[in-house]
Amino acid sequence: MAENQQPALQPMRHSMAHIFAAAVTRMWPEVKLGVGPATDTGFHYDLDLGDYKLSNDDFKKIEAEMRKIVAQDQPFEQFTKPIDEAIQWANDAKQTYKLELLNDLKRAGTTVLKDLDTVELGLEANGESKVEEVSFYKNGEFTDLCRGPHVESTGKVGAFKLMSVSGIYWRGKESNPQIQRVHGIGFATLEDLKQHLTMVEEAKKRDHRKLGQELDLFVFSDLIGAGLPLFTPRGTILRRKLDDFVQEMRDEYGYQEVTVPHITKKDAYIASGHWQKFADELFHITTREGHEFAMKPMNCPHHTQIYAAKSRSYKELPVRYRETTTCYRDEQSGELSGLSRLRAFSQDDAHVFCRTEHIEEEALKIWDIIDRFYGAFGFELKVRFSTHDPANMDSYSGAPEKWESTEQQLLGIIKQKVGDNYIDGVGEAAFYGPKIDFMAKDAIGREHQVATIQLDFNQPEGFDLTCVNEAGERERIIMVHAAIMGSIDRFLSVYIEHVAGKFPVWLSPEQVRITTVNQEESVVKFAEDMVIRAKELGLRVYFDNDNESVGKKIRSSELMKVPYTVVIGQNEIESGELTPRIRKDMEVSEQHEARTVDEFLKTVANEAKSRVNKTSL
RNA sequence: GCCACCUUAGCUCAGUUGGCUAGAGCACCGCUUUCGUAAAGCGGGGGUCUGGGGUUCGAAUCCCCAAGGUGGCUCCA
Repeated sequence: MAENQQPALQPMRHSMAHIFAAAVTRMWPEVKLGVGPATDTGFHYDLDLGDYKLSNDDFKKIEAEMRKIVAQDQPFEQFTKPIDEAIQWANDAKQTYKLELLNDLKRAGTTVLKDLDTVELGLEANGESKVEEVSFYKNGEFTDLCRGPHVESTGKVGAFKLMSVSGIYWRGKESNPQIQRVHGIGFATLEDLKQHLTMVEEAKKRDHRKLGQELDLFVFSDLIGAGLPLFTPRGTILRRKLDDFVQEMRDEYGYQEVTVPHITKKDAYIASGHWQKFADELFHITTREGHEFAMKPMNCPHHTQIYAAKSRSYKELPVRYRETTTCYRDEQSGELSGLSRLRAFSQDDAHVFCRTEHIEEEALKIWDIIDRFYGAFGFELKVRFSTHDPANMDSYSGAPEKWESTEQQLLGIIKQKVGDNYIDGVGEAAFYGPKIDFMAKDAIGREHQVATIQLDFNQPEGFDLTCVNEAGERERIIMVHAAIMGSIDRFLSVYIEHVAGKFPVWLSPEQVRITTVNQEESVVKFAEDMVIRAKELGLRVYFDNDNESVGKKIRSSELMKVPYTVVIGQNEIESGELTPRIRKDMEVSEQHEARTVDEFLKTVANEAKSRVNKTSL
């Protein structure tokens, strides 16, 4: 996005945060301030106003006060204080949150280990050396603990707007008090700010939740429950077509489809390590005989048991299983969001059981599928190397040395594919192993995590997975987990927004709509014959013989974003030719000039066979 | 789960400070019309105002609880 290309915006946005805090301090002198960093689109500030809850009505008043400070053009002056004086300052000012930060800063400065808290707060600049002095910035009557940099004076900030307020835990810890965070957007010019708001509007228009309803793809029901999507016939076609695409490619690479039940004994998750870590997020089932089961939250344990059902020779490795199947996780209600985060979601999951020597080739094969899949949709992919955090080994299973070696192996694959063009994701690993995560950048510049390739040396231990090697000994194997879409549901949410609901012909739930000009017998007969012919050719066709005006029927077809709409009347019957109406975003090929019914349908049927995205995004 | 806000017909929304049988457009159904590329005309059905409890002479409107949603926080195998 444009705003990321302008590092000069960061000091400006950070200055806006100070101006915001100064304004709030004028209006509520008792406010206790937290931190106020620049963000990708502006800034936010965390603050504690006791029982008073800010609302959107307060924003106008705060913005007015901010504008006064801007008009006063107060210079931003930096100065330093010895750490103990700074602590005294925070104490005197009753700024308890700042005080906490300063104490941590002092403490972190005296310890050799990086203190996680200060890392989070971005105060680690001189992490190793003892902190003796801290930096402050002052504008007008307002002083804030701050590393800077800032613009010269309050008059030098661009356009800003307060957007929303939300409750947060101080420093993101649930054990900490809950305070308020005000989000603002900020840009160099008013035009940039307006452009950003336009972008936000565009994103709203593309919102998959809105389009899902308008295009009749999926629904939710209060009766069924939150986070449990119900896919309509149209939505189900989309899911089927996307999944077929992935699975056909997998078959090319030697994957075999398997099928497993959706509930499982608790024991499987104890062996996998999931029970210890995710017991609260499982849907638990107790049988009438008192046995504990859970809805499956993932598929690895099941697939391991298919592998482990017999002894395996090294010669049959790699064994590759694939399965598109629904998983169930008891997500917190506040985390649910459209198809992006669900309690029941379908993974296009796969597991490769292999020896270490196979890993590279297997990972590269998966990477090929990912490239082909995302390439077909015009997504730009970014790669993230998701590794363990050595400072937080409690979150992971297995020995640190094993982590190091598997990560090196993954890194080699990444380097081979993209060189240094990847993002470091320290702490982003799964608890059982490191991952290569793929982020897709959509048509309006947003990034979404989608595909994943994961190395797992822990579950083979937990499930005692082996093969018989050349020496006739049982040898521990390794697992590779891979999902191309990640979850079909989440991919759909990303994809719907990517194309704004304008699906290419091969994916469109309805490919051709045939409408009649009137209900005369000859017209209806001609149109019905065309519908039959279209179905013979495997096209998804809808016949609109409603007693409505042509204009209205065209409109209805356009609103449903149907790629081809044809109107049948006396003209078509007499000439035997038709002029299809082609959805505006699609590339108009000369093949769709006026032609016979059969030629038209064959052209579309042919087009529907190729998995290319011919729409202009 | 936590904080803030929201929930009126299938959809999108009106509904003044609590006060007559709760409205509109679209959609749906019926009739008329038989129509040429983004909305033909007329008529009709449809809502215990998300659910439950309370305050009040009186509640869509105020209070409490629950469910669902939106934006954040936290979490994400």
